[in-house]
Amino acid sequence: MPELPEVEVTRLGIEPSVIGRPITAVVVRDSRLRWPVTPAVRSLAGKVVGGVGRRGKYLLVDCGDGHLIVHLGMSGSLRMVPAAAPAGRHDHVDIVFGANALRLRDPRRFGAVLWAAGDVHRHRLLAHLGVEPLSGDFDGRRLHAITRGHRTAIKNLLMDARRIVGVGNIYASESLYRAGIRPQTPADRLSPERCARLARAVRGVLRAAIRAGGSSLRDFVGAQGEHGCFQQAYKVYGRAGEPCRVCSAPVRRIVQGQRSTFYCPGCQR
DNA sequence: CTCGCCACCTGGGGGC
DNA sequence: TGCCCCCAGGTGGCGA
Repeated sequence: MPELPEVEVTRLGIEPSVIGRPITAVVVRDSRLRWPVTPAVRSLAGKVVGGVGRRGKYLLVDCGDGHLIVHLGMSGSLRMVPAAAPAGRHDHVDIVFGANALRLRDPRRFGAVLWAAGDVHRHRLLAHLGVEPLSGDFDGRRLHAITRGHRTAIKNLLMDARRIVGVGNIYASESLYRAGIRPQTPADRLSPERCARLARAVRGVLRAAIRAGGSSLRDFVGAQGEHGCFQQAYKVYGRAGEPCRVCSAPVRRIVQGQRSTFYCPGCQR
């Protein structure tokens, strides 16, 4: 999926076109997402959207008396399209606003569309989530506290949503490169200074990716169908064997927690 | 608690 | 063309 920047770019893209507008219909072509799309989602017509929020990689469409929770999984995109535009094979759900519709396309069907009545932050999928890396609550001191007592590799901890949300496989590698830290380093061995550098790196990488409009990963497209250009800016992700742009050492690929990790053996210690 | 691993699903690319 | 294998953005849930 889309990691935090892609979700945020989607949020920024769709909010202006749905805020204050009534949902006129919900079309579910295939309810077999990560969890079945329930009847409650199908009966949202008439509710007015108050705004679109985000918690980690979850989009939260405020419908007044509840929220539509949308997750893009690994391959999802949410775009505003003409409601009459023919739906493709993987266009599973439309939230219709008159002549236009928010269309969820998700080839792998790891995404989700759920209805949450009441306090959305108490929802079982959100209640356990960790700190927002772009919020004022996240800095070196906080990261240092989070890492204490965890001997797991720092890369795995960065991707653990119970501690820090939004940092996925790509930006975890990129952040560690920017901070000059080896991904295998046990989390609780990082000094306060290195935690400060890493926290700055995480925020910087996520911000840069949002500014660039998200990454152009395979089928990721933003809310208006545009492709982001951050992929060109990858320093290590997907560059195994290619020279580091700074020191020319070949970028290495290793596997951590069954996911690929990329790092520069020269720049990261 | 923490940790490592699995599963869910489809499609694209490379090698033969 | 076809087949087979590997790889891919996430994350809840399981057992150790």
